[in-house]
Amino acid sequence: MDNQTEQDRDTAARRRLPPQERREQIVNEAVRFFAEVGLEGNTRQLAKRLGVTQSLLFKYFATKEELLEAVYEKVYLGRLSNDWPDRLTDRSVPLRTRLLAFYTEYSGLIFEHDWMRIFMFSGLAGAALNNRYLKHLGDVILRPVLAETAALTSGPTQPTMEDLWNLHGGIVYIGIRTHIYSLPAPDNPEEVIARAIDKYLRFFGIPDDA
Amino acid sequence: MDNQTEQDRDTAARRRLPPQERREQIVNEAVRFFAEVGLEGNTRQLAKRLGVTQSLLFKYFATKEELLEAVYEKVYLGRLSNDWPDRLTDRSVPLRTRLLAFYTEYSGLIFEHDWMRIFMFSGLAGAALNNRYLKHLGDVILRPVLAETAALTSGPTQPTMEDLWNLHGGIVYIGIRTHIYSLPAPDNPEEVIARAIDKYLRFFGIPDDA
DNA sequence: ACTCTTGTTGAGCGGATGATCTATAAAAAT
DNA sequence: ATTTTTATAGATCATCCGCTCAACAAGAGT
Repeated sequence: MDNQTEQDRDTAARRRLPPQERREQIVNEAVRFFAEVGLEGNTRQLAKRLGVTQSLLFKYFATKEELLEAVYEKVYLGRLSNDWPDRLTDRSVPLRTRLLAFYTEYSGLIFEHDWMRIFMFSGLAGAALNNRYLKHLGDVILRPVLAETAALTSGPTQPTMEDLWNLHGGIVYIGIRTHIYSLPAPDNPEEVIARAIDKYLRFFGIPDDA
Repeated sequence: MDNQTEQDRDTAARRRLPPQERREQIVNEAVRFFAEVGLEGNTRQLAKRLGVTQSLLFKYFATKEELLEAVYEKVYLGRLSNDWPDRLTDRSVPLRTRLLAFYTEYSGLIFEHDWMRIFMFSGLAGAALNNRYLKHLGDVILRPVLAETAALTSGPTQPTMEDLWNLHGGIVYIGIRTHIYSLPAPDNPEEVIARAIDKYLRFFGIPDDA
Protein backbone atom coordinates (compact mmCIF):
# COMPACT_ATOMS: atom_id res chain seq x y z
CA MET A 1 0.00 0.00 0.00
CA ASP A 2 2.76 2.42 0.79
CA ASN A 3 5.31 0.79 -1.46
CA GLN A 4 3.89 2.47 -4.53
CA THR A 5 6.28 3.33 -7.31
CA GLU A 6 8.18 6.58 -7.22
CA GLN A 7 6.68 7.85 -10.44
CA ASP A 8 3.08 8.13 -9.37
CA ARG A 9 3.72 9.35 -5.86
CA ASP A 10 2.92 12.99 -5.41
CA THR A 11 5.53 13.46 -2.72
CA ALA A 12 8.34 11.78 -4.60
CA ALA A 13 11.43 10.70 -2.73
CA ARG A 14 14.30 13.14 -2.79
CA ARG A 15 16.35 12.29 -5.84
CA ARG A 16 19.83 13.69 -6.03
CA LEU A 17 20.91 14.31 -9.62
CA PRO A 18 24.21 15.47 -11.05
CA PRO A 19 23.87 19.24 -11.52
CA GLN A 20 24.25 19.20 -15.27
CA GLU A 21 21.54 16.60 -15.62
CA ARG A 22 19.16 18.41 -13.30
CA ARG A 23 19.77 21.69 -15.04
CA GLU A 24 18.96 20.17 -18.38
CA GLN A 25 15.83 18.59 -16.97
CA ILE A 26 14.70 21.94 -15.64
CA VAL A 27 15.31 23.76 -18.91
CA ASN A 28 13.51 21.08 -20.89
CA GLU A 29 10.43 21.28 -18.75
CA ALA A 30 10.66 25.06 -18.63
CA VAL A 31 10.49 25.18 -22.41
CA ARG A 32 7.30 23.14 -22.42
CA PHE A 33 5.86 25.05 -19.49
CA PHE A 34 6.49 28.59 -20.71
CA ALA A 35 5.42 27.67 -24.22
CA GLU A 36 2.10 26.66 -22.77
CA VAL A 37 1.31 29.37 -20.24
CA GLY A 38 3.52 32.21 -21.44
CA LEU A 39 6.70 33.75 -20.13
CA GLU A 40 4.92 35.04 -17.03
CA GLY A 41 4.13 31.55 -15.82
CA ASN A 42 5.20 31.24 -12.22
CA THR A 43 8.09 29.26 -10.87
CA ARG A 44 6.06 27.32 -8.30
CA GLN A 45 3.90 25.75 -10.97
CA LEU A 46 6.96 24.89 -13.01
CA ALA A 47 8.60 23.30 -9.97
CA LYS A 48 5.48 21.29 -9.32
CA ARG A 49 5.56 19.90 -12.84
CA LEU A 50 9.16 18.94 -12.27
CA GLY A 51 8.30 17.23 -9.00
CA VAL A 52 10.79 19.47 -7.26
CA THR A 53 10.75 22.38 -4.84
CA GLN A 54 10.53 25.88 -6.15
CA SER A 55 13.61 26.94 -4.26
CA LEU A 56 15.64 24.38 -6.15
CA LEU A 57 15.16 26.32 -9.36
CA PHE A 58 17.02 29.22 -7.83
CA LYS A 59 20.02 27.04 -7.12
CA TYR A 60 20.41 26.56 -10.84
CA PHE A 61 19.29 29.98 -12.02
CA ALA A 62 19.88 33.07 -9.93
CA THR A 63 16.76 34.75 -11.26
CA LYS A 64 13.75 33.80 -13.30
CA GLU A 65 15.09 36.01 -16.07
CA GLU A 66 18.19 33.85 -16.18
CA LEU A 67 16.06 30.73 -16.52
CA LEU A 68 14.15 32.35 -19.34
CA GLU A 69 17.36 33.12 -21.15
CA ALA A 70 18.34 29.47 -20.86
CA VAL A 71 14.95 28.66 -22.37
CA TYR A 72 15.53 31.08 -25.23
CA GLU A 73 18.94 29.64 -25.88
CA LYS A 74 17.65 26.10 -25.86
CA VAL A 75 14.86 26.97 -28.24
CA TYR A 76 16.61 29.35 -30.61
CA LEU A 77 19.95 27.65 -30.85
CA GLY A 78 20.66 25.34 -33.74
CA ARG A 79 17.35 26.04 -35.39
CA LEU A 80 19.05 27.52 -38.44
CA SER A 81 21.72 25.07 -39.56
CA ASN A 82 24.58 27.10 -40.99
CA ASP A 83 25.13 24.97 -44.07
CA TRP A 84 22.00 26.43 -45.62
CA PRO A 85 23.66 29.43 -47.24
CA ASP A 86 25.84 27.03 -49.19
CA ARG A 87 23.11 24.60 -50.04
CA LEU A 88 20.77 27.38 -51.13
CA THR A 89 23.35 28.79 -53.51
CA ASP A 90 24.46 25.48 -55.01
CA ARG A 91 23.60 26.09 -58.64
CA SER A 92 24.16 22.49 -59.64
CA VAL A 93 20.71 21.92 -58.16
CA PRO A 94 17.55 23.58 -59.54
CA LEU A 95 16.44 26.55 -57.42
CA ARG A 96 13.04 25.01 -56.91
CA THR A 97 14.62 21.89 -55.47
CA ARG A 98 16.81 23.93 -53.18
CA LEU A 99 13.90 25.99 -51.89
CA LEU A 100 11.81 22.90 -51.45
CA ALA A 101 14.55 21.21 -49.50
CA PHE A 102 15.05 24.20 -47.27
CA TYR A 103 11.44 24.88 -46.47
CA THR A 104 10.43 21.28 -45.90
CA GLU A 105 13.34 20.80 -43.53
CA TYR A 106 12.90 24.19 -41.89
CA SER A 107 9.16 23.79 -41.45
CA GLY A 108 9.78 20.37 -39.96
CA LEU A 109 11.95 22.10 -37.38
CA ILE A 110 9.74 25.05 -36.54
CA PHE A 111 6.17 23.85 -37.03
CA GLU A 112 6.27 22.64 -33.51
CA HIS A 113 4.18 23.79 -30.59
CA ASP A 114 6.91 24.85 -28.19
CA TRP A 115 9.08 26.66 -30.70
CA MET A 116 6.24 28.53 -32.36
CA ARG A 117 4.83 29.81 -29.11
CA ILE A 118 8.06 30.71 -27.38
CA PHE A 119 9.20 32.46 -30.52
CA MET A 120 6.01 34.50 -30.51
CA PHE A 121 6.03 35.15 -26.76
CA SER A 122 9.62 36.33 -26.87
CA GLY A 123 8.92 38.41 -29.96
CA LEU A 124 6.08 40.19 -28.22
CA ALA A 125 8.26 40.71 -25.17
CA GLY A 126 10.86 42.35 -27.38
CA ALA A 127 13.56 39.80 -26.63
CA ALA A 128 16.84 40.69 -28.29
CA LEU A 129 17.38 37.11 -29.44
CA ASN A 130 14.17 37.16 -31.43
CA ASN A 131 15.10 40.23 -33.38
CA ARG A 132 18.61 38.98 -33.93
CA TYR A 133 17.32 35.63 -35.18
CA LEU A 134 15.08 37.24 -37.79
CA LYS A 135 17.77 39.61 -38.99
CA HIS A 136 20.07 36.61 -39.25
CA LEU A 137 17.45 34.69 -41.21
CA GLY A 138 17.09 37.60 -43.59
CA ASP A 139 20.84 37.81 -44.09
CA VAL A 140 21.83 34.16 -44.46
CA ILE A 141 18.69 32.70 -46.04
CA LEU A 142 16.48 35.24 -47.72
CA ARG A 143 19.14 37.51 -49.17
CA PRO A 144 21.05 34.66 -50.84
CA VAL A 145 17.81 33.29 -52.24
CA LEU A 146 17.04 36.76 -53.56
CA ALA A 147 20.34 36.74 -55.42
CA GLU A 148 19.67 33.25 -56.78
CA THR A 149 16.24 34.30 -57.95
CA ALA A 150 17.48 37.51 -59.53
CA ALA A 151 20.08 35.53 -61.48
CA LEU A 152 17.36 33.37 -62.99
CA THR A 153 14.65 35.96 -63.50
CA SER A 154 13.59 36.22 -67.12
CA GLY A 155 10.70 38.71 -67.07
CA PRO A 156 10.92 42.46 -66.48
CA THR A 157 10.00 42.43 -62.78
CA GLN A 158 12.97 41.95 -60.49
CA PRO A 159 12.54 40.21 -57.15
CA THR A 160 13.00 42.21 -53.96
CA MET A 161 13.53 41.29 -50.34
CA GLU A 162 9.86 41.96 -49.80
CA ASP A 163 9.04 39.13 -52.18
CA LEU A 164 11.11 36.83 -50.06
CA TRP A 165 9.55 37.94 -46.81
CA ASN A 166 6.23 37.36 -48.50
CA LEU A 167 7.20 33.83 -49.47
CA HIS A 168 8.60 33.18 -46.03
CA GLY A 169 5.66 34.70 -44.21
CA GLY A 170 3.12 32.77 -46.21
CA ILE A 171 4.83 29.54 -45.24
CA VAL A 172 5.46 30.40 -41.60
CA TYR A 173 1.85 31.46 -41.26
CA ILE A 174 0.91 27.80 -41.51
CA GLY A 175 2.64 27.24 -38.20
CA ILE A 176 1.16 30.37 -36.68
CA ARG A 177 -2.34 29.28 -37.62
CA THR A 178 -1.99 25.86 -36.12
CA HIS A 179 0.06 26.49 -32.99
CA ILE A 180 -0.91 29.99 -31.96
CA TYR A 181 -4.43 30.41 -33.29
CA SER A 182 -5.38 26.75 -32.75
CA LEU A 183 -6.80 26.38 -36.22
CA PRO A 184 -6.72 22.99 -37.97
CA ALA A 185 -3.43 22.23 -39.69
CA PRO A 186 -3.36 21.42 -43.40
CA ASP A 187 -3.28 17.69 -44.13
CA ASN A 188 0.06 17.85 -45.94
CA PRO A 189 2.07 20.98 -45.25
CA GLU A 190 4.76 19.95 -47.72
CA GLU A 191 2.35 20.21 -50.61
CA VAL A 192 1.18 23.60 -49.43
CA ILE A 193 4.78 24.72 -49.15
CA ALA A 194 5.54 23.44 -52.64
CA ARG A 195 2.70 25.49 -54.05
CA ALA A 196 3.86 28.60 -52.22
CA ILE A 197 7.29 28.16 -53.73
CA ASP A 198 5.83 27.58 -57.17
CA LYS A 199 3.77 30.76 -56.97
CA TYR A 200 6.94 32.62 -56.13
CA LEU A 201 9.05 31.08 -58.88
CA ARG A 202 6.41 31.31 -61.54
CA PHE A 203 5.91 35.00 -60.83
CA PHE A 204 9.48 35.63 -61.85
CA GLY A 205 9.26 33.27 -64.79
CA ILE A 206 11.65 30.71 -63.36
CA PRO A 207 11.11 27.15 -64.67
CA ASP A 208 11.12 24.20 -62.29
CA ASP A 209 14.43 22.88 -63.55
CA ALA A 210 16.36 26.16 -63.57
CA MET B 1 3.87 78.45 -7.93
CA ASP B 2 1.03 76.25 -6.84
CA ASN B 3 -1.38 77.39 -9.53
CA GLN B 4 0.16 75.10 -12.11
CA THR B 5 -2.12 73.63 -14.76
CA GLU B 6 -4.02 70.47 -14.05
CA GLN B 7 -2.38 68.56 -16.87
CA ASP B 8 1.18 68.53 -15.65
CA ARG B 9 0.40 68.04 -12.01
CA ASP B 10 1.24 64.59 -10.80
CA THR B 11 -1.43 64.59 -8.15
CA ALA B 12 -4.15 65.77 -10.47
CA ALA B 13 -7.30 67.24 -9.00
CA ARG B 14 -10.19 64.87 -8.69
CA ARG B 15 -12.12 65.10 -11.93
CA ARG B 16 -15.61 63.73 -11.97
CA LEU B 17 -16.65 62.42 -15.37
CA PRO B 18 -19.95 61.03 -16.64
CA PRO B 19 -19.69 57.24 -16.29
CA GLN B 20 -19.94 56.50 -19.99
CA GLU B 21 -17.17 58.92 -20.79
CA ARG B 22 -14.88 57.60 -18.06
CA ARG B 23 -15.53 54.04 -19.11
CA GLU B 24 -14.61 54.82 -22.67
CA GLN B 25 -11.49 56.60 -21.51
CA ILE B 26 -10.46 53.58 -19.47
CA VAL B 27 -11.02 51.12 -22.31
CA ASN B 28 -9.12 53.30 -24.76
CA GLU B 29 -6.10 53.53 -22.52
CA ALA B 30 -6.40 49.85 -21.60
CA VAL B 31 -6.14 48.92 -25.28
CA ARG B 32 -2.92 50.86 -25.63
CA PHE B 33 -1.61 49.62 -22.31
CA PHE B 34 -2.26 45.91 -22.76
CA ALA B 35 -1.09 46.05 -26.36
CA GLU B 36 2.20 47.32 -25.06
CA VAL B 37 2.87 45.19 -22.00
CA GLY B 38 0.68 42.17 -22.61
CA LEU B 39 -2.58 40.99 -21.10
CA GLU B 40 -0.92 40.37 -17.76
CA GLY B 41 -0.08 44.01 -17.32
CA ASN B 42 -1.24 45.10 -13.89
CA THR B 43 -4.12 47.37 -13.12
CA ARG B 44 -2.13 49.71 -10.92
CA GLN B 45 0.11 50.70 -13.78
CA LEU B 46 -2.87 51.17 -16.06
CA ALA B 47 -4.55 53.36 -13.46
CA LYS B 48 -1.42 55.46 -13.14
CA ARG B 49 -1.37 56.05 -16.89
CA LEU B 50 -4.96 57.16 -16.65
CA GLY B 51 -4.15 59.50 -13.79
CA VAL B 52 -6.72 57.72 -11.69
CA THR B 53 -6.82 55.39 -8.72
CA GLN B 54 -6.62 51.68 -9.29
CA SER B 55 -9.75 51.07 -7.28
CA LEU B 56 -11.71 53.21 -9.71
CA LEU B 57 -11.18 50.64 -12.44
CA PHE B 58 -13.14 48.16 -10.39
CA LYS B 59 -16.11 50.49 -10.24
CA TYR B 60 -16.39 50.17 -14.00
CA PHE B 61 -15.32 46.57 -14.40
CA ALA B 62 -16.01 44.01 -11.72
CA THR B 63 -12.88 42.04 -12.57
CA LYS B 64 -9.81 42.51 -14.66
CA GLU B 65 -11.14 39.78 -16.94
CA GLU B 66 -14.19 41.90 -17.59
CA LEU B 67 -11.98 44.84 -18.53
CA LEU B 68 -10.03 42.62 -20.89
CA GLU B 69 -13.21 41.54 -22.58
CA ALA B 70 -14.12 45.16 -23.11
CA VAL B 71 -10.68 45.59 -24.65
CA TYR B 72 -11.22 42.61 -26.95
CA GLU B 73 -14.59 43.92 -27.99
CA LYS B 74 -13.23 47.37 -28.70
CA VAL B 75 -10.38 45.95 -30.73
CA TYR B 76 -12.09 43.11 -32.58
CA LEU B 77 -15.40 44.74 -33.31
CA GLY B 78 -16.00 46.30 -36.67
CA ARG B 79 -12.65 45.23 -38.01
CA LEU B 80 -14.29 43.12 -40.71
CA SER B 81 -16.90 45.25 -42.42
CA ASN B 82 -19.74 42.95 -43.46
CA ASP B 83 -20.17 44.33 -46.95
CA TRP B 84 -17.00 42.58 -48.05
CA PRO B 85 -18.61 39.29 -49.02
CA ASP B 86 -20.73 41.19 -51.52
CA ARG B 87 -17.96 43.39 -52.80
CA LEU B 88 -15.60 40.45 -53.18
CA THR B 89 -18.11 38.54 -55.29
CA ASP B 90 -19.16 41.44 -57.49
CA ARG B 91 -18.20 40.05 -60.88
CA SER B 92 -18.71 43.36 -62.65
CA VAL B 93 -15.30 44.23 -61.22
CA PRO B 94 -12.10 42.32 -62.10
CA LEU B 95 -11.07 39.89 -59.36
CA ARG B 96 -7.67 41.53 -59.08
CA THR B 97 -9.28 44.88 -58.41
CA ARG B 98 -11.54 43.36 -55.79
CA LEU B 99 -8.68 41.65 -54.00
CA LEU B 100 -6.58 44.77 -54.17
CA ALA B 101 -9.40 46.84 -52.73
CA PHE B 102 -9.98 44.40 -49.92
CA TYR B 103 -6.39 43.94 -48.86
CA THR B 104 -5.40 47.57 -49.07
CA GLU B 105 -8.37 48.54 -46.96
CA TYR B 106 -8.00 45.60 -44.61
CA SER B 107 -4.28 46.10 -44.13
CA GLY B 108 -4.93 49.77 -43.46
CA LEU B 109 -7.19 48.63 -40.63
CA ILE B 110 -5.02 45.94 -39.09
CA PHE B 111 -1.43 47.02 -39.71
CA GLU B 112 -1.63 48.96 -36.52
CA HIS B 113 0.37 48.47 -33.38
CA ASP B 114 -2.45 47.95 -30.88
CA TRP B 115 -4.54 45.63 -33.02
CA MET B 116 -1.67 43.44 -34.14
CA ARG B 117 -0.36 42.92 -30.65
CA ILE B 118 -3.66 42.41 -28.86
CA PHE B 119 -4.71 40.01 -31.58
CA MET B 120 -1.52 38.03 -31.03
CA PHE B 121 -1.67 38.20 -27.24
CA SER B 122 -5.26 37.02 -27.20
CA GLY B 123 -4.48 34.32 -29.73
CA LEU B 124 -1.71 32.97 -27.55
CA ALA B 125 -3.99 33.11 -24.54
CA GLY B 126 -6.54 31.03 -26.43
CA ALA B 127 -9.24 33.68 -26.34
CA ALA B 128 -12.48 32.47 -27.87
CA LEU B 129 -12.95 35.71 -29.78
CA ASN B 130 -9.67 35.22 -31.61
CA ASN B 131 -10.57 31.79 -32.86
CA ARG B 132 -14.05 32.91 -33.80
CA TYR B 133 -12.69 35.89 -35.71
CA LEU B 134 -10.39 33.75 -37.82
CA LYS B 135 -13.04 31.17 -38.57
CA HIS B 136 -15.32 34.04 -39.55
CA LEU B 137 -12.62 35.49 -41.78
CA GLY B 138 -12.21 32.13 -43.46
CA ASP B 139 -15.94 31.81 -44.03
CA VAL B 140 -16.88 35.29 -45.22
CA ILE B 141 -13.70 36.38 -46.97
CA LEU B 142 -11.44 33.54 -48.00
CA ARG B 143 -14.08 31.01 -49.00
CA PRO B 144 -15.93 33.42 -51.32
CA VAL B 145 -12.63 34.44 -52.88
CA LEU B 146 -11.83 30.77 -53.38
CA ALA B 147 -15.07 30.37 -55.31
CA GLU B 148 -14.35 33.47 -57.38
CA THR B 149 -10.89 32.21 -58.17
CA ALA B 150 -12.09 28.73 -59.05
CA ALA B 151 -14.62 30.22 -61.48
CA LEU B 152 -11.84 32.01 -63.34
CA THR B 153 -9.12 29.39 -63.18
CA SER B 154 -7.97 28.33 -66.61
CA GLY B 155 -5.08 25.93 -65.92
CA PRO B 156 -5.31 22.39 -64.53
CA THR B 157 -4.51 23.24 -60.89
CA GLN B 158 -7.54 24.20 -58.88
CA PRO B 159 -7.22 26.63 -55.96
CA THR B 160 -7.81 25.38 -52.44
CA MET B 161 -8.45 27.04 -49.12
CA GLU B 162 -4.79 26.55 -48.34
CA ASP B 163 -3.87 28.77 -51.26
CA LEU B 164 -6.01 31.48 -49.75
CA TRP B 165 -4.56 31.10 -46.30
CA ASN B 166 -1.17 31.32 -47.96
CA LEU B 167 -2.09 34.55 -49.71
CA HIS B 168 -3.61 35.92 -46.54
CA GLY B 169 -0.73 34.84 -44.32
CA GLY B 170 1.88 36.30 -46.61
CA ILE B 171 0.16 39.66 -46.44
CA VAL B 172 -0.61 39.61 -42.73
CA TYR B 173 2.98 38.66 -42.04
CA ILE B 174 3.95 42.19 -43.06
CA GLY B 175 2.11 43.45 -40.00
CA ILE B 176 3.54 40.74 -37.79
CA ARG B 177 7.07 41.60 -38.83
CA THR B 178 6.67 45.26 -38.12
CA HIS B 179 4.52 45.32 -35.00
CA ILE B 180 5.45 42.14 -33.21
CA TYR B 181 9.01 41.44 -34.28
CA SER B 182 9.95 45.14 -34.52
CA LEU B 183 11.49 44.76 -37.94
CA PRO B 184 11.47 47.68 -40.39
CA ALA B 185 8.23 48.03 -42.34
CA PRO B 186 8.28 48.01 -46.15
CA ASP B 187 8.25 51.49 -47.66
CA ASN B 188 4.98 50.95 -49.49
CA PRO B 189 2.93 48.01 -48.21
CA GLU B 190 0.33 48.47 -50.94
CA GLU B 191 2.83 47.62 -53.61
CA VAL B 192 3.95 44.55 -51.70
CA ILE B 193 0.34 43.52 -51.30
CA ALA B 194 -0.31 44.01 -55.00
CA ARG B 195 2.58 41.69 -55.85
CA ALA B 196 1.34 39.06 -53.43
CA ILE B 197 -2.04 39.14 -55.10
CA ASP B 198 -0.46 38.96 -58.55
CA LYS B 199 1.58 35.90 -57.57
CA TYR B 200 -1.62 34.27 -56.45
CA LEU B 201 -3.63 35.16 -59.54
CA ARG B 202 -0.90 34.36 -62.02
CA PHE B 203 -0.44 30.93 -60.49
CA PHE B 204 -3.99 30.07 -61.47
CA GLY B 205 -3.68 31.75 -64.85
CA ILE B 206 -6.09 34.54 -64.09
CA PRO B 207 -5.50 37.73 -66.12
CA ASP B 208 -5.58 41.14 -64.44
CA ASP B 209 -8.83 42.15 -66.07
CA ALA B 210 -10.78 38.95 -65.42
C1' DA C 1 -26.77 78.73 -0.95
C1' DC C 2 -28.10 74.18 0.09
C1' DT C 3 -28.92 69.27 -0.50
C1' DC C 4 -28.43 64.96 -2.74
C1' DT C 5 -26.38 61.77 -5.70
C1' DT C 6 -22.57 59.18 -6.93
C1' DG C 7 -17.90 59.34 -9.08
C1' DT C 8 -13.55 59.09 -6.84
C1' DT C 9 -10.07 58.41 -3.40
C1' DG C 10 -7.01 56.10 0.04
C1' DA C 11 -6.23 52.58 3.07
C1' DG C 12 -5.99 47.86 3.37
C1' DC C 13 -7.04 42.56 3.00
C1' DG C 14 -5.85 37.88 1.33
C1' DG C 15 -3.30 35.52 -1.59
C1' DA C 16 0.40 34.90 -4.92
C1' DT C 17 5.12 35.60 -6.51
C1' DG C 18 10.25 35.93 -6.89
C1' DA C 19 13.86 35.10 -4.02
C1' DT C 20 16.58 33.73 0.53
C1' DC C 21 18.25 30.90 4.29
C1' DT C 22 19.04 26.96 7.07
C1' DA C 23 18.50 22.17 8.03
C1' DT C 24 18.58 17.59 5.92
C1' DA C 25 19.96 13.60 3.43
C1' DA C 26 21.74 11.39 -0.85
C1' DA C 27 25.71 10.26 -3.10
C1' DA C 28 30.83 10.50 -3.49
C1' DA C 29 35.32 10.05 -1.19
C1' DT C 30 38.02 7.93 2.21
C1' DA D 1 31.76 1.94 7.66
C1' DT D 2 32.64 6.65 8.21
C1' DT D 3 33.30 11.16 6.67
C1' DT D 4 32.65 14.85 3.47
C1' DT D 5 30.33 17.27 0.05
C1' DT D 6 26.48 19.44 -1.79
C1' DA D 7 21.86 18.71 -4.00
C1' DT D 8 17.42 19.26 -2.15
C1' DA D 9 13.49 20.44 0.92
C1' DG D 10 10.88 23.44 3.91
C1' DA D 11 9.99 27.55 6.06
C1' DT D 12 9.94 32.35 5.39
C1' DC D 13 10.53 37.25 3.69
C1' DA D 14 9.33 41.37 0.99
C1' DT D 15 6.77 42.78 -2.48
C1' DC D 16 3.12 42.82 -5.74
C1' DC D 17 -1.42 41.70 -7.39
C1' DG D 18 -6.59 41.68 -7.86
C1' DC D 19 -10.11 43.37 -5.32
C1' DT D 20 -13.03 45.63 -1.31
C1' DC D 21 -14.87 49.25 1.53
C1' DA D 22 -15.69 53.28 4.06
C1' DA D 23 -15.07 58.15 3.60
C1' DC D 24 -14.93 62.22 0.70
C1' DA D 25 -16.14 65.71 -2.66
C1' DA D 26 -17.56 67.25 -7.53
C1' DG D 27 -21.30 68.30 -9.97
C1' DA D 28 -26.54 68.31 -10.75
C1' DG D 29 -31.02 69.67 -9.00
C1' DT D 30 -33.56 72.70 -6.13
